[in-house]
Amino acid sequence: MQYWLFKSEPDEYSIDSLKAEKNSTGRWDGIRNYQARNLLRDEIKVGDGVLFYHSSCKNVGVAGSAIVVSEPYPDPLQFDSLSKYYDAQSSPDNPRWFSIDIQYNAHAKKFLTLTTIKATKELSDMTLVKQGRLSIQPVKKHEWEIILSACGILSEND
DNA sequence: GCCAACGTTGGC
DNA sequence: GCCAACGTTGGC
Repeated sequence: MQYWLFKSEPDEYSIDSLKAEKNSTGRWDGIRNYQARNLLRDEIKVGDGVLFYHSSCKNVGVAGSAIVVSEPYPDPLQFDSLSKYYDAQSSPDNPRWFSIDIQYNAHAKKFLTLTTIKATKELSDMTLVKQGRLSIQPVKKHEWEIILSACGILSEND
């Protein structure tokens, strides 16, 4: 089992949005960055753990956790000419962008802010701290455990 | 709204 | 394949 951190702007899609979906399961789409795409397409597996991170808002940090419940599949938005994620250079035969489905697991009982993450020595190696911009990032096991514990989330999905 | 740190594009 | 110009992300 591997661990990941997914960033989303809560105004667009939040941990509450995910929980409110049918079966609390939603599609993670709109990824338009090759580094993130490669992780999504090639590395992420069903059953992997996901930290749901809220970015570009008043309160930035880890808002909850989720679990990967599908294999990667072509992001349907890339073929939708009305979507802002439309990509005319992509085709169903040779899709450029991918999505996966994740299922809600828990809200952080205690919201873990970026400030706290940055102040935690054991988390100083995280991509989040070193390279702010990547929207899908790998998380090491010990980082996952520290963060879940700081959030007050029990590892119910182990 | 600012700006640093990336990423992408396109001329050569 | 280099690199300048431009675009985007995301914290503050």
